Amino acid sequence: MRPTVNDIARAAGVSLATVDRVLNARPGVRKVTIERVNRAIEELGYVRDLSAANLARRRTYRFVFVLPEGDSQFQRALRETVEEVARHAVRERMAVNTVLVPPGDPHHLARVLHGLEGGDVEGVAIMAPETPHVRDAIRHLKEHGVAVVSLVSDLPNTEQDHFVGIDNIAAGRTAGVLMRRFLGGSSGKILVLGNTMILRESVERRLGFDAALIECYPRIEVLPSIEWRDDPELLERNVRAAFASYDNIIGVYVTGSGNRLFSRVLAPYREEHELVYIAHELTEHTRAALIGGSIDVVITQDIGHVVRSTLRVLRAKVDRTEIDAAQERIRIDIILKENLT
Amino acid sequence: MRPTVNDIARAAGVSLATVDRVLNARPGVRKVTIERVNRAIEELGYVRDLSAANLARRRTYRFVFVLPEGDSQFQRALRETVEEVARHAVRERMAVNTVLVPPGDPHHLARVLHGLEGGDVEGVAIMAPETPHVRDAIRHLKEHGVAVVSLVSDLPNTEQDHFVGIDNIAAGRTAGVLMRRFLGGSSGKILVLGNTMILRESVERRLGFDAALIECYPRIEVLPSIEWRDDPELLERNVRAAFASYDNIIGVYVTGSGNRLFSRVLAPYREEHELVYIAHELTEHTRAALIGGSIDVVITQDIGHVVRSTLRVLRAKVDRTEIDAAQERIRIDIILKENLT
DNA sequence: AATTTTTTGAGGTACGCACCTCATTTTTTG
DNA sequence: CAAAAAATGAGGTGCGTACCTCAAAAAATT
Repeated sequence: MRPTVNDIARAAGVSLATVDRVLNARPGVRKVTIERVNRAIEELGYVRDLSAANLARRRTYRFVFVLPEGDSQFQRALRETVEEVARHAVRERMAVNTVLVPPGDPHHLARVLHGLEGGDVEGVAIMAPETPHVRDAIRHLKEHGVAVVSLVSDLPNTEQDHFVGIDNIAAGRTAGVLMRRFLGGSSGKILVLGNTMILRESVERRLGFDAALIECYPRIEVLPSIEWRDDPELLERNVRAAFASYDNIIGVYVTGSGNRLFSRVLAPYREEHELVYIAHELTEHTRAALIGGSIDVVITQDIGHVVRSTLRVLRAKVDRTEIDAAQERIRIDIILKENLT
Repeated sequence: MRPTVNDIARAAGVSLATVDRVLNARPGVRKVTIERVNRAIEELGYVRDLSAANLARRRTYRFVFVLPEGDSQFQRALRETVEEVARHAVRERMAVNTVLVPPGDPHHLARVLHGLEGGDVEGVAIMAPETPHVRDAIRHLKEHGVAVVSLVSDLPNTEQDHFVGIDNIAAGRTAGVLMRRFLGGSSGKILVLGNTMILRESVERRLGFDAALIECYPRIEVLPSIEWRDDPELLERNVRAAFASYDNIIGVYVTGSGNRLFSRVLAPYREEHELVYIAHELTEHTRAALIGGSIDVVITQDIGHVVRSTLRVLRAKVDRTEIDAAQERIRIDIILKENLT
């Protein structure tokens, strides 16, 4: 049987009330007494029964996800997963809400984050690019005792508690190696497509990708990234220009969102060029494209895992308990048609 | 606020005692009353607070892992992971024990399984090959209300509640496709190594592997499996024979355990032959070999995930709650040096 | 030493639920 | 219709913890 507060009280030779004061850091206990109690806790190996404690506290963890309201399939799927997981999370005393913010508006985002403090929100999960405003807002939240976790997109220079997601340089490197191996011995150019290189993920992936392929230069040459910034026509023009300039394009690497569009724009060229197509993020579209054979590899992260992990980490932070690193490590998943389940 | 038993008592116009009788399936309630209570439960969307219930019940889930005592690195790691997860599980009212059984002794295993019934064990997790004795033992356990889950190695023709692990045919197919792509356009033979083809995993992986490579025949030819049945010398003889018979061996596929040994035996040949080496199960050895470059790809399953998932499933079974399919699906992980974290 | 301040103890109530007893009401049966 | 049987209600106790109050004891101050 696990020891209870009563056992501690007896072992430490103090009353229940004192143990309670120590456990919950209430004032009015001498240092020596605190130490005596802590020694008893140590010796008996007492761990607070969190479910009983939460019951007594009538506690509900209040968490907020701040997510971009973009309509890429990945962002959609992320929002849906959060909703889904939130429904289950109710059973574990968690109230999870989502706030959507327009992408590319740091001021708006910062205002939203500021607004979260002062309510009863105990933890915030953010997916957004890092800007000075965001950094300040996060510091503000932390100062007011709110746990802050970033997901998918890291915020390394902030005071966040944790990042839930993959190492995007390694992900890009993985893509690069697979590109190299899937190309066999062919030589030619590789097209890199991305919505915008402002997002740190895209930059990091590109970095890793290049690093993995530099050793094959000049047999394989990675072309400068083509961005489209939500402008389909710009994309089309640039892709057409690329195929006009080089007749030996043998691979395509898409660093971020936009696979639906890219697939469409690339379609006419694929009839003449055999391409190895590597993309990121497993979504409805990329899944279908894997099955159909138009995408060869998808590098992804399990989004359900990301969301569940985020909640576990937030809870651990407010409870000040340990997090299980092995469980919370998000893997870089390599998905082929064959291991798609 | 979530509704409580009191709320449904009030809503159904019955007393707390009656609600309790209905909730816990105690006798002495008329059908009409039961329905009335259930309607109230439905309408208010009541869900039992499991942590409060478990607190009141002074419940501890008692689970047993029945694992092979073999000393392959995978089996070792599995046992260690179970120990590790078990330590954390105590906080969630779970008492997890491990029973080791000698591999290849179905009678012993069946005896152990029979012995588990009658105690207070509520769930059993088994990793073992399927035999008639095991089937009977599992039926016996199920009949006595013990939840049974298999992990890693499926027991499809038994009355088990669930299987936690990967689809090994798909895993083999994945290995096959990667072999094909990593080989580029080369032609030659592929060595398949496995300790024993008695284990269903090995057979299934081989099946999938062949299916993925049959289309390349005869450019690529997959040789008959070399088994070693715990006899290193047999292995060495056979490998030597294979390299003597064929001078164009270009790939190695190891379907199961034994990578440490295989690496050693293959070493002398690798100096002359460039080999694509694909293995299963990420262990200390395969990890090091990936980094060192002697293994190119490891197809694996996250063993921590497997064990945690097993516990969640067992708990869900005894609680008769839903399991989250997305969370419990074990992925076929493709590990390269680059996405090794 | 007397007084003030701090520390400690004793005890209660609540959280949401399980499980128990006994009295009372309702239904069924002869 | 009475007696027996079944169903229901009322109420209590405990699980391990939080949080509160008030009195008593101990320590620090004058």
